[in-house]
This record gives sequence, structure tokens and C-alpha cells, in this order.
Amino acid sequence: MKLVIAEKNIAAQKIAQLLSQVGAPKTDKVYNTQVYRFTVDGEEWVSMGLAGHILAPDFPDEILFDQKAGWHSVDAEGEVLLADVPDGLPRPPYDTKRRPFLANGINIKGWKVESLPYLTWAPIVKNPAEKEIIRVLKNLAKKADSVVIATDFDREGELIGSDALSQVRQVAPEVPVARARYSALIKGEVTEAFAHLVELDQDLADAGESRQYIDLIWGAVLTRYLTLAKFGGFGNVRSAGRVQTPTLALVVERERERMAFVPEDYWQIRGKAEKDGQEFKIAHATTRFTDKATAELVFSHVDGSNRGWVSAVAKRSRKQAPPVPFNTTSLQAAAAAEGIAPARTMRIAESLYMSGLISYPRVDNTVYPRSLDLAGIVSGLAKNSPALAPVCKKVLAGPMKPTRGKTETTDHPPIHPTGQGNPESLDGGQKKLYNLIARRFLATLMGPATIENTKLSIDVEGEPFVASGDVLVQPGFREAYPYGLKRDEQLPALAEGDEVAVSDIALEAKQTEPPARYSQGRLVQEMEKRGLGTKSTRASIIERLYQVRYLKNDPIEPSQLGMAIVDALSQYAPRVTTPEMTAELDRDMTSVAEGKESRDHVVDHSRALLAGMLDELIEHKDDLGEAISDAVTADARVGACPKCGKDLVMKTSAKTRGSFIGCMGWPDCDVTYPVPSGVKVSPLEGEAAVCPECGAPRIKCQPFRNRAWEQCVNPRCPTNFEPDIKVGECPVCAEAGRTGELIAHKSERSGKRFIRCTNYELCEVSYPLPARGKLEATGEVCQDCGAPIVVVETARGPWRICVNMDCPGKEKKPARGRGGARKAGTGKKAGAKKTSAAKKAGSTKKASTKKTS
DNA sequence: GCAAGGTC
Repeated sequence: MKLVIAEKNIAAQKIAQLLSQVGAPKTDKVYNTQVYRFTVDGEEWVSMGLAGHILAPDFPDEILFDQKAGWHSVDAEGEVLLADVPDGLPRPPYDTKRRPFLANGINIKGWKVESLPYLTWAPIVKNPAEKEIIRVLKNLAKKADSVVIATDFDREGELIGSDALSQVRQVAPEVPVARARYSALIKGEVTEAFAHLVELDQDLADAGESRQYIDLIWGAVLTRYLTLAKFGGFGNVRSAGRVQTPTLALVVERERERMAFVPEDYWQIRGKAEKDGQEFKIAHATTRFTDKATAELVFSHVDGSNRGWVSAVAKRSRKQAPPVPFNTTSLQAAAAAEGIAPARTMRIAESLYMSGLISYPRVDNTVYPRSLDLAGIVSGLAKNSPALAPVCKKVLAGPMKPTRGKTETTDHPPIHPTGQGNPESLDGGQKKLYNLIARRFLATLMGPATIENTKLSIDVEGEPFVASGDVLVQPGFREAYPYGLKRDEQLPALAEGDEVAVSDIALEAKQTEPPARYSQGRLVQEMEKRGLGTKSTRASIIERLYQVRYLKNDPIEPSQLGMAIVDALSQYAPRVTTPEMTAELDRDMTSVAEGKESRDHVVDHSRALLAGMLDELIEHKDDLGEAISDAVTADARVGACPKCGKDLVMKTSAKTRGSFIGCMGWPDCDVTYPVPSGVKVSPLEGEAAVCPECGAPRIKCQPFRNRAWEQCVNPRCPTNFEPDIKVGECPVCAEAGRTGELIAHKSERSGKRFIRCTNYELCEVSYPLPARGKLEATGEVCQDCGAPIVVVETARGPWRICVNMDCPGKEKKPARGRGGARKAGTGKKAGAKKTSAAKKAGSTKKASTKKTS
């Protein structure tokens, strides 16, 4: 039996299909992993896919630490740690106390500069990372007469193959092994590769391993250093790395440019014009007056004028070319513009790919290969996506000449829908992304859009004004692909000499804007441009920067912490803050791949550079720790304490682990406030930052995907106070022969609103209320369940609701808002039952929202 | 509790 090892399942399957000589390959399972059995020249072959790297580099456990003390641990005796350090280098000085220690085996504290030349570096081992895959691999290797490594034809592919070989060798030391190098999963390429097998290129694999080692060494040493310089408790890792730190630095640099930006004043004169009831905007032909006096003089000519004459009409049509096929980066950018972050795009794309709806999502290629059955895909789409059927028919009737992008590789086709499977059952995010991909695909097969621009010149009191309008006259590809399309700006039909009514001419003072912050889509593109990360890693690296709270919001802003980290590393370890480290690594890896340098030499050189920087880092550990802790406080700040003026910050209770807002002056000052639940809290600036009623800070509350509001942080403040309101009689108490009143309360602690019966010690009736909006009792009772009806004032007007979430009446009529119809609970009895009813109502609401949205 | 690179 011949064993073929591919990098991933899809490649194993494709290879089997392309090489099988007797019918289609048979899908089989070894343990729980798919493998493909087929026959070539009478020999039995089996192909299996790995899952990328199956081994992960790390420091050996016994060198690292005893598990209890983690990174802080150099064992009291230190014997285990240091006895295993090779090369007989002198021991670093340490005492019997526990010292923070870095992954390379050195202490932060207690180190002298002159000891650095004697650094002992911890060795690196490679641990199994994909245990199931390795088990299958070994199982098959034992039975194999020969092995072919058929991983991707690139540096990481060679390393993945080399790691696989090391596992094969453990169970089959003598089995013959060869390497197949194909650069496209097409018949000619693959058969050719298997006809001319070569040897595994160990130099190329070593180059990849140098990359692994250097990333681990720098990442672990700097991450541990930053984390321990001012330890913020578990869950507060301050990470650094060859790709993430320069990426963070890009964002910080942009923010600094914005802060340094000096806005310039300019003035605009704009107004409205109207003809036959159709209104449009006009602006002075001088789009920006940089001189105020000139602007005022011009304005004085036209101020209050109500007529103008069309002095010229110019029409020009321009064509907008259809877009090029999607690769990973352009998909991420387009999806980001539709509100899907790159990391989420990749998770969704992976699921669509696994369901057979789209092609392989990790590609650089932007040119469809000739072998791709474009018409077949369009027909499939027409069949499976009714909404796209009309445009699919047009595409099929047209010439179908696909566009092509600049990057052409042959490994995988650009990202496209397969036309197979049923996209109708997809949920929100999946549907959105699938539509984007399907529509993009159709657009790449269609003609250009034609946009007609009309420019009007209008004379107002001798001053030249202009108006401009764009109209899509021929949709072309826009019929399939509306993304990023501007709305038509239609101008009325006018001819030279026509009179128009002019109104509202105003002189507007403006300021130039600083350079814009990066969107997530733009940042991915910028990383690609600067050679940072790969198509498979950029999205997750950005996500990581959010996770460690170096970044916030979208468009992206660095936190104070993020800026402090970049500042510190720029000063003491500048190499890790620029894309140049990656560029140098690429050059080093080329040398290793060419056999001019050894892996160990390149890694040792990198270690020496890091050691040189550790000198300074260790010396400035306390300054840096302080800078980090100041930054963390600044990020947590919500405003000034009304009592002592110190900072009020978000804190976590040591006892309950819950968060609260507390004064930095504690224990001298005891001011605390609860954190409004379910929202992201941020400070306000300027006048809005202080409550005029009580002096506490005012804050911005941002719920997830809902409109934000501002409020005073103090729940006892009159601006937050709501008197209890009687909303009706308790139906349960009435049935039990008692008198109970239902009262709407607002909790001072949590700010939550709810209705409770005055007999709450006996009666468990309780209903949740919407968090916001003025509440009014109506005195009416629900026809369906007997609970009171209240009116809640919302941004979109008054909302009449039965307070009982389990009311059977809610099944009949759809509720307002995005959630659609709320599913009623069992609701057997009028007036509902227990507190649990309210909880249940909450959960059924969530479930039904998911179903119907 | 570290990185970045594959892929699930």
C-alpha cells in the first residue's frame, strides 16, 4: 500500500480523484478521520489529509516551570530547571526566592547587565498538536510499503511534511519516502508530480522551522516580560510578537498622526435650489474658501437671494468596471464594509466551505482557472437561490467574460459559490456572507455599469454655483452587486437659461479632518501591503489585539495600554515594532532554504539580537511597569469623583468578581457606583462629562448592536430617579381573595425595571420591564391574560404592551422591533405564575429571535 | 497565561 500525505482533507480527496485509475476513490474512515482509497497501476493507494501543522514548538515542561507557579517559577532549589540546561554554561545568579523568569531561562530581577553574555537559552521541543491525526498517520504508515508527502508546495508545506515524516519514522523507520510537488490541484500537475517524485527539501523545512523558533522565542520572552513587568492578575496577558506588534504600531501611528493634526479652517457657501417641485443641493464653485474675509464678501452677494439661472449643463457618462474575483483579503475587506469583522468572515467562510456552498476560502488567486465551469455554477445558483435566478439567467444569456485580478496563482481558484447545496437555510451572518460571495461571482461575469453625471452651473447674483448628480443609467454588473453603490442623485431636467428657485444659502465654517482611522478591512489590506502575516493569520491577529485590549472600537482606536506597549517596545526593543523584522526573517529564511545558512545559526543570531535588547528591558522594568499600569487605569477611567476629584475607574471586586465603578482615592474615599448591565461603558468629554444635578460623571452606554445613550452614572441621581407607579391590580391575588397592587419599580442598584406585587412576600407575580423609555399606566387590563397594559415611550413613539411576557395574546400578533413575533410560553393561567415565568420568558424570547431574524 | 503558521 502506498500512503499519500496531503496538507488538508480537500487536497487528499482531490489527489485521490485525479490519480484513481479504477473508478472513483472510496471514502473510508480510520478512527474518525476521512481517508481515500484508490488503485494506481494495480497498487492499492490511500491518501489522507493532515490539518496543517501537526506538531507545535514549545519549551520543554521541565525547563519551563513547575506547573503550580507558572511563569513566576524558578523553583526554590532551581536544580531541575538548570540541571537540564545544556552546554555547561554558567548558572545565572539567582537566590532561593521565587523570581519572575522568562522563557529563555533568565530572571528579570536580580540580573546584571554583564551576566547577559552568559545567557542560557531554553531548548525548544516539538509537541504533538493534532493527536488524532498523528494516530491515523502512524496507523497507516505502519501498513505502508511506501510514503509520498504531498503537502502544499511552499515553505510551511515543506515543514508540515517534514513534521509528518518525523512521526512516520517513529513507527516505520525504513519505509521509503518521497515528495510530490504540485502547484495546482489539476490532473496534469498532479500526475506529473507523482511521475517525477523528488526528495523532501530539508533546507526548506528548516527555513520554516527557523520561523517557528524565532516567533516563539521573541513572542514568549517579550510577552512574559510585559506581563510580569506589572502583573495585572490572571487574564491580563500583555502580548507581543513579530506580526502583532508592528500591526498595533500601525494603528498607534495613525492615532498619533490624528492627535498631531492641526485642523485648518475653511468656509463653504451652500444652499438649495428647486425646479418643478424637485429640490437639489447647490454649492459655490469655490469648494473651499481658505480666507474668511473672501468667503464673507462672496456670501454678502448671495445672502438671502432666491433666484438663479442655469448657465451651463454638462453631461458625462462614465463606466464602472465590474469587480475582480475574491481572494481572502478582498473578501475580508468587502465583508468588513458590510459590518462583518475579518475574523468572523473567516469563521463563517470556513463553515460555508465545509457545507459545500463555497470554494476553499484561503487563497491569494484572483483569476479563475480555465477548468472552472463558470456556466455550470451560474446554473446551479439559479436553481438553488431563487432570489438570484433572474440575474443568473441574464448572465447565462450574456457573453460571460470573467474579470481577472492582478494576483494569479494556480493552487486554488478565487473564492466563489459552488452553486451546490441549499443556501436558503443559512442563518444571518452566513446568509449575508454567502450572498456577498455569490453576487460578487456573478458580477465578475457581467458588463460594466454606466453612470451618467450631470453638472449644472448656476449663476446666483453673479456668483458661480454648481450642482452635480449621478444616475445609474445602465446597471450592468450592479444588477447583481449593489455593495457600496451610492444612491442616485437625480437632478431635474434643466437647460441653459432656465431659472431655478434658490433658498437657504448659508456660509458654513468648517475644519479640515485628520487622517481617518483604519477600519478592520483597511488594516488587513495595510498588513498585506507591508508583508505582515499571511492570508490565513491576519484576521486572527487583529482579533487577538482586541482580545488583549490593545485595540478598541471600529474604526480601530488604540487603547492607552496599546499605545504604552508600542512606546515601551519602540524604545527598548524597536526591532519587534516594525515590519522590518519580518522582512529580515524572510531574507534569513531564503538563506536557510538555499543551504547558505543553517537553521541554528539564524535562530542563534536572532536570540543574540533579543539578548541585546533584554539588557535595556530588564533595566527599565519598573518604569515600564508603571507606564503600563497608568495606561490601564486611564483605559478604565469613567470620569472624576464628585467627592474627592480623583479618577473613578472600572474595577473588579476581589470577592464577587463582579465589576463596579470605584474611586482611585480608596480607602480614603468610598465613592462607588454600580456598572449598568449589558452595555459597554465609556467616559464622556467636555461639558457632558459631569452631571449638573449631582456632580457624578455622565457616561455613554453602548448596548450590543443598538443605539447608545448617555446618562449619569449615579443611580440615586434625580436624573435617573423614577417614582414607583401603580400599574394595576394583581390578578393572582384577586383570584386568591386578597388585594394586591402591581407596582413598577426601578432598582437603584442595577437600574433594572420590573413590576412586582405589593404582597411580594406571599405572591410571586413579577414581570420584567424594558430598560428604557418613560412608563405610563393605562388602567387597562389585557384581554388575553388579565395582566395590566402599560405604555412605554420609545424613540419610535409610544408602545402599548401587556406586561406579561408569557401572555398567550403575544402569539397572535407580531411584536414590534427586530425580534419579530415573540413566542408565548405555556401561559395556562391568566396573570402568569411565578418569578420563573419571567425568566422563561427571557429565554423563549432569545430563542425566537434567533429563529425569526 | 506566551507567537505565528497551518487548518477543523
